[in-house]
Order: sequence, then C-alpha cells, then structure tokens
Amino acid sequence: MTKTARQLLEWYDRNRRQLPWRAADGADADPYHVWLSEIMLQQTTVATVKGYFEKFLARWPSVEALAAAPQEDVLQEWAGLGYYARARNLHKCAQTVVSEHDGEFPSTEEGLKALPGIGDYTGAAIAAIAFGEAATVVDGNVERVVSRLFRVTEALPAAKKAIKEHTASITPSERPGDFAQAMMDLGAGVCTPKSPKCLLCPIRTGCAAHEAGDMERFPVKAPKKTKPTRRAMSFWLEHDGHVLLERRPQKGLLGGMPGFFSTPWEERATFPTKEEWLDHRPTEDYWKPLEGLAKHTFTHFHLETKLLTAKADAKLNFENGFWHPLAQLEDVGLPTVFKKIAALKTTPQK
DNA sequence: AACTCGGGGGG
DNA sequence: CCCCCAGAGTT
Repeated sequence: MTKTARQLLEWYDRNRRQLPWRAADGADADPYHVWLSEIMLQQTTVATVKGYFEKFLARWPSVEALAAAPQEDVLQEWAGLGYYARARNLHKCAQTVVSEHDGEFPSTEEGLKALPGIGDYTGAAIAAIAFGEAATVVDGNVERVVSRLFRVTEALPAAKKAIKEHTASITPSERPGDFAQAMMDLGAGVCTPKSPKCLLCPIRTGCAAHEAGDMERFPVKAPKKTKPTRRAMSFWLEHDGHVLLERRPQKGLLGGMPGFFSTPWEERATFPTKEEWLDHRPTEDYWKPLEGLAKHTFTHFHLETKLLTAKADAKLNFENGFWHPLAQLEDVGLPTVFKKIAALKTTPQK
C-alpha cells in the first residue's frame, strides 16, 4: 500500500460520515443498497439523494420487489431527481438481476458493467464497496483530487485516461471500498473546486499542485458552449375536475414521464403565434392564453413556455394522453419543468 | 470525441 | 450568473 493510501484511510477512519446506504462500521455493505445509492448519486449531490434513497428502500426493500413494480411507479418515485434514463435503467437492471442472476448482483466490475445503467464509475464503485474488489474508482471528486495530486495539466475529457492510471497507482488491494469512499469524501469536503482546505488534507504533503500553489487550476477543463433558448406554448385542458396529461415517449428528454401537451420545443426568438399553436392544440375547444411565463434550464438549453387553457366538452381519449384528477396532481410525479408550468395555472400570477 | 440527458445548491 | 455534482448511453 502506498503512503498516500495509508494516510487517506487513517483520515477516513477518523472522519467517516454516516450515510443511509453506508454499512455500519465493520459490517458488510448490502449490494442492493450500494447499487441503488450509486445510481441515484450519478451527477447528483448526497443531500438530494438521501430522501429519495429512503423512500425507495421503504417502498421496495429488495431487488425482487423493485423488479416486480410497474415502471410507472418507479418513475413516479424518481420524479424530481432528474436524468430519468437512470430510473428506466434502474428498473431494467433490477429485472435482469432477478431473471438472469437469481436475484444476486454480479460481484465483479466486469459483470456489473454488463448491466443497464452501470458504467465505468458505478461498476468499479459497487465492486469495490460491496465486494472488496480493488477496482479503480474515478468520479468527479477523484478527478479533482488526482489531477491536483499529480498536477495533471492535460484538459478533461482527454485527461481521463491519465487520471485513471494515476488513480490505479494509488488504489490499495486492502480496503479498496473504503479507499474509494475516502477519496470521494475528501473531494467533497476538503479538496473542493474552490478554496480547497489544504490545511485539513491528510495527503497534502504528496500533492504536486499544493506544492506549486495552484490547486484551483485543476482539473483543467475544456471550455463549454452557451445554451440556446427554446420557446413553446403548453396546453392545459380541463374537464370535470381532471386535467389532460401526456405520457412522453420512452426515448429522449424526460422519457416515460408525464407532462403537458405543447408545441414543439424549438430554438426561436419569439413564442409561437396563435396561427402556429393552433396546429398543435389537442382539441378544438376555445383556448385562452394565461398570464405568466415558466422558465426552466436543462443540461443543454433553456426553456420558456407560456400556458393556454381550455375547458373540454367531453373526456375524449387521447393517444399517449390520460386524464388525471386535479386534486391529486401532486401525486402523479411531474418533472420539475411541468410543475413550474402547472403553477402558472394553479397559483395566481401577478 | 461530442452530444444528450435534470435539477438543485453554492459562490 | 456561473459552476459543479459518487456519469451513462448514443452517435
């Protein structure tokens, strides 16, 4: 074991955080818990995940229970957490583990990575944390810690290969799961993107960037593109205490989630004119524009939408559409963008 | 290698 | 406003 790994593990033993998915000191980690938490933690902060993890575990205590659930129920519980492909793959993965692996998760990085939703990071993390394999675990925290430790001047994402090799060079064969979690805890609390707390760092003596005094330069990243703005009109159709919702297609943005019918979300400088939105309205009822504007930002674009409302004569059936009781709108599991759009109707605008 | 895919919190 | 976050899958 390298000196760096030993110092880090000693620090971890003194500063270990208790997290809902983390086994009690000395106990074995439950692969189902580790897997569920790691999927939720992809691009998502610990604070955000905690509540969702508890809810999922209470509703589906085992991988068998999760596999047996309807996809709609899983998406409903996932609503608000984002990156909904994770929820679809989570469900698929559970079903695969039950049907093809007798309900037991594969115990190797290679076997895990063959499952839906488990990639380089998650496969290595589960193998190390739940099964003690000395896999090389690299997430955003580790990229930052290692790029500083070795002062990697190459920019991401090209630097990923070098960073992984450096990480492998300090990953111990003993306690690899604790080592991985220690690296991530260090990145989250000490080796932070801005104003890193180097005085508290257990491995600062071996840190090349700390030696040079330019820690915040790392990791070097490629410049990012500016986000365009898309604009659309959304449709709120009401009948007899119900509102019309759309079940979105499985592929693409917000796949499988409920939402409102709308004009296409297109990059444009102005909102669709009446002439334009007439072609996209779900019914020929009398549609009236509402005050207010809903704004939401996705990973690669901004969205602005206004709302049109109408009362339907009858509860018609819609392709990919369903009527949902207004009183239970909170329970359907709307993605955040549609909650904002609904608020234009349900809460008075100025 | 570049792009798609959410949402929230911190500076 | 910008940044980042226990990234994966597709093209």
